[in-house]
Amino acid sequence: MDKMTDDKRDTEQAIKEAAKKVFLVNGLKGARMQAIADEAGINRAMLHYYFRTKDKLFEVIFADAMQEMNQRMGAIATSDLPILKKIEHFVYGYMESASSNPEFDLFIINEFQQNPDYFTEMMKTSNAGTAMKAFVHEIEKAVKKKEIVGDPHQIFLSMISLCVFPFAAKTMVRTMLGHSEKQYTKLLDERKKFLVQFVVKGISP
Amino acid sequence: MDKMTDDKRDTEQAIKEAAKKVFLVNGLKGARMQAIADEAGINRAMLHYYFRTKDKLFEVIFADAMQEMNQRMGAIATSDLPILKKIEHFVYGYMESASSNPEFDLFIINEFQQNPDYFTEMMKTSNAGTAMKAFVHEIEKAVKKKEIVGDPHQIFLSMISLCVFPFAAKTMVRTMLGHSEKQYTKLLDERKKFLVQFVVKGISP
DNA sequence: CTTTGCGTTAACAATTTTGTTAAACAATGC
DNA sequence: GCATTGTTTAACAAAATTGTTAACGCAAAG
Repeated sequence: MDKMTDDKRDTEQAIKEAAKKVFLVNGLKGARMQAIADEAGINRAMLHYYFRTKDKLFEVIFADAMQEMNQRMGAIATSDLPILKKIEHFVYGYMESASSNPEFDLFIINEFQQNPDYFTEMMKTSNAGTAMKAFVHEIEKAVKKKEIVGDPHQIFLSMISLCVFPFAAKTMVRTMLGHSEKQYTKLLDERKKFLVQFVVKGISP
Repeated sequence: MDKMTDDKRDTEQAIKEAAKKVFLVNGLKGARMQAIADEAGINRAMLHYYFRTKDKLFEVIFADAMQEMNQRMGAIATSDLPILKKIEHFVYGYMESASSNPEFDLFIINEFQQNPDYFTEMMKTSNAGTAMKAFVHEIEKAVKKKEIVGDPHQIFLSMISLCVFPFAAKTMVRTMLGHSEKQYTKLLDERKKFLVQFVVKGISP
């Protein structure tokens, strides 16, 4: 009886998209089922029909989000470029990916904070975890070869900070600088180029 | 009739401290009045007796938090040092202040996100706002004098990112690096020195 | 045209969380 | 001691939020 299969896919998809929107902005606790239903343009009961409970729905969305994080961090792993090119590749890759989904970064930070165990596990199994460790190892090798200078962990943390923070704290920074949405988008776009120069100079011997 | 004035001060203070703890970790929506009462070791009704509603209680805590932010950012404003010394002064000042209250950074970012209007106003009136603008202006002057290079806003944003992110995303970064609480504290302590070198090199002509 | 089954809806129930109240309590002034 | 006043408590009420159910609708199969 694949009668309303298309309809089903549609609403299920609509719910997922709506839930993603609402969860990303409000987190698990802050999100309201009614808000998700409104966003999807359906009845609240449908959310339960398709996903049983709020927690279950969240898990599905969250798994998708982890998927996305894996891909972003996967940008690190690529190929056998020299260290400075790898850094450039990561900065551009991350910033562009983050631009298309700016709410994501703060969401991840918050959920990390509230449920650390989940991530500890993920770091071991996912390719994001291995890619990151490999990247830190690359930095360590480059430092030993005196191609760059500084504590590898500090360098890594600095890169993450410089890339992630402008998205995670977007509203705060925008307010601090007195920028409009457009101005800030421009700032973020120009930032890729700035960051590569800034970081490369900062770790050069 | 200042009969139980001392007792009153005590419980009122106990409530404020408990509320600060709970709100900083969970935010306005995430916090539960019961959790605050438990933390303070008192009945839930007392919270209402002293502060009427959850929102009112939050406002009090939040105003205190703003006060603290003002002080932190005030570290920028000091004196007429040369720009590189000013940067050093800010990095050390901010990092040390943040170390004593690590939950604060993420809390502010989140509340900013949810209630931007409140902050837009604060930026205009508070001394944190003026101190920050003065600092950006200092950077602009230094760039014009060719003492340092780079877009002033990018430089400022980078400094904030490098200082704030390691506290805001503490749990995430710790998990990523596979560090214990102790190891991470050490990393943060050593970071001041690293950051000054890193930033100064990154913006030197 | 009736039956069947899934999707949908609205009304309802349960749970969680916040807010209120009346009574008990404790200390102070008389 | 006893009245008064501010504090505390427990029980209750109200509101907000999540979860369930029974009935309806509609499209396909027989």
